[in-house]
Amino acid sequence: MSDASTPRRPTATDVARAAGVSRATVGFVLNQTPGKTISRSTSERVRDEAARLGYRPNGAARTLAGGRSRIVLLVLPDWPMEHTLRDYVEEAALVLEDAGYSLVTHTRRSDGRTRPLWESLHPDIVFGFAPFAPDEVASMRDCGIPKIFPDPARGEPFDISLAVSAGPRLQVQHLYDRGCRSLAYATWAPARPPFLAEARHRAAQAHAHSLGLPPLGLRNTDHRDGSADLAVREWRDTGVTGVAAFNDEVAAAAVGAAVRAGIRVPEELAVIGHDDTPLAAMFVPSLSSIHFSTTALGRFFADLALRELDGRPLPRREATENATLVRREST
Amino acid sequence: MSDASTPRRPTATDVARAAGVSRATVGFVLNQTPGKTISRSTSERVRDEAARLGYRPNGAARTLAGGRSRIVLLVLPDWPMEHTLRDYVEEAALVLEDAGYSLVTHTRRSDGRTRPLWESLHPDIVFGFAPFAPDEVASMRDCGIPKIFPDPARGEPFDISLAVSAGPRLQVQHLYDRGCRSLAYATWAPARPPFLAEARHRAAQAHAHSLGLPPLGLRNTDHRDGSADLAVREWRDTGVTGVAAFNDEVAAAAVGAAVRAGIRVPEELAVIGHDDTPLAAMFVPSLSSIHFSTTALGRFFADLALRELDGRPLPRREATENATLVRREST
DNA sequence: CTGAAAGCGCTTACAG
DNA sequence: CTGAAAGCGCTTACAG
Repeated sequence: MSDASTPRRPTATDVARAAGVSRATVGFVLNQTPGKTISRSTSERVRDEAARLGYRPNGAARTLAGGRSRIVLLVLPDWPMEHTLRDYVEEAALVLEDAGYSLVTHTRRSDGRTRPLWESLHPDIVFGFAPFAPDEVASMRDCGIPKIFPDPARGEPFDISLAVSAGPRLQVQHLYDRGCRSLAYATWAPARPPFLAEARHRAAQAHAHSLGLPPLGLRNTDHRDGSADLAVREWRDTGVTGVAAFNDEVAAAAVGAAVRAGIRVPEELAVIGHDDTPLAAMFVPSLSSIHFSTTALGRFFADLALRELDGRPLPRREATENATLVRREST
Repeated sequence: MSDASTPRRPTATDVARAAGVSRATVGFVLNQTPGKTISRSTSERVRDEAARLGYRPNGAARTLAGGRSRIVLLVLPDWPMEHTLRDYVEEAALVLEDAGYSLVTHTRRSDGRTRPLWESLHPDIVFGFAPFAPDEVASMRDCGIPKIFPDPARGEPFDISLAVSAGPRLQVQHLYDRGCRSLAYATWAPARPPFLAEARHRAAQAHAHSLGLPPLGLRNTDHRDGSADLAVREWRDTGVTGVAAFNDEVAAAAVGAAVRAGIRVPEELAVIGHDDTPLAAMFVPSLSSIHFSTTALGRFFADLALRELDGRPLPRREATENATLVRREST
């Protein structure tokens, strides 16, 4: 009945007819359904015909029939970690792909006026780096999203600092090694979701403690609202000589403010950033930073998502010690 | 048969039963199907029951039955324009949402090893800022993607510089106004997709020409490979006094190299960036830049996608003159 | 070891 | 003006 001139995309029925088997058998072969032992010759015939016809399963039909979409929706908060984020995501997507899932990313803004993507995409899991807001959780429940990570139902949420502690530890150790004994931690404006910043600060704090140093005071260091200028003056007046920054932008703001205030970097104030973004190498003076193996982190997060999907237990601790120090002019 | 304890998501059948109408009528009311005149009281009853039950149509079923997914897949290249990009996307998503579409973004890397998202998502259109590579087009065709933008089949591709000419024009005008008569254009490393850079360069070129200035030489200005250092020396030796940069990162690289080479900014070399990113305000000296109204551009792109989807003609020229000059220390 | 059949939740001609 | 029915392309018990 269909127009012969329309190059209709082949369906499983077409493959079945070409291979001389039933439609169901095609599904069993191509999905490697466990518990089905299809003869080798049949399998090969099906696979060959599928390849020859360029068969691709229809995602909507699979989702409808199977009750799952094989989509992992990764919600990215509005954070300043662009450069590294892409590498995480690419690596995570690879791991998930091997497991038969597609990774879709979704940048959700705090002031967002758009509807969340989980309303239309029906992902099997919504995965976030930070806990979701109560109204977001409610919306996901209404949409019938089967899994949420971090799971709001779980008493003790997964501690993301397990995955991010290596960098802050190196920052503190490096400042310590070059002789700084009074340290501070510089972070971004409080308007941004503070989840990752808190985790990194905690990790820095813990390492400082283990070195016998006093606690690191936390300061917002922004070049736009004058807080960076205030911070450097306070550090000078209170004898702080080393600053670990949440990321390279924060470090740049701190160094910029110090230079303008006549404070010599690194002689009077050493500052180290995090993420080793292009900005770090470009800034004058160039910024020491922490280079992160993004592939390891990407794999870590993908593994987390797959464990949730399969109902397997989450890891208690993480050995992603793939951070390395990049020393430049600012320390 | 289903477990009563499972809070099953309501379907159109549930709504139909609750409202005392047929399943089809529910669809007609909720989709406002043209050509169907449902009585007002019936419509209201259906809508009320749908709201009461918290009904949400199943996307997979709609896609399967309707033959379209109502998904717009926006392919973002691996470009350094993060800060502004998010605002574009948010605004475009809003416009598309009003038209019943969901916007999904997909960052496709040149060296990407992951499978493209259009294989699993079945979008109604794949929308890119730059033309797609031949193998990408072939892959989309195989997947049965009905629309591609920019359309590879169309003889003359849509000229994206229609949308981006205002910024470069302002850059050149500003340098001209402060007395620079020998200008150059600084761009990013050639490894990056040069599409947007070319469009901006063309626009700058055109405006310089209209001012009676000689053509702007194009230089890659990267802080990593030494090209920035080479460029500033060449500019000094050839009497270039004003540089329009592709974006703020490029401008930062140029200014950084100039400072290191002992060239005074802006007295000997004025540099203006583009996008007005945080980096521009933070850099020492702070960078003049172009602030772009991202909402206008987002709406422009959404309109483009909707025209393609509906088969309506594309606009021939664009009046998105929403760029403004932000003057700082570097000019 | 393999296949016939029901069903997922919609849309859309078609018939009244 | 409204509804009964077929069908989209899969998955998955179930029966042989």
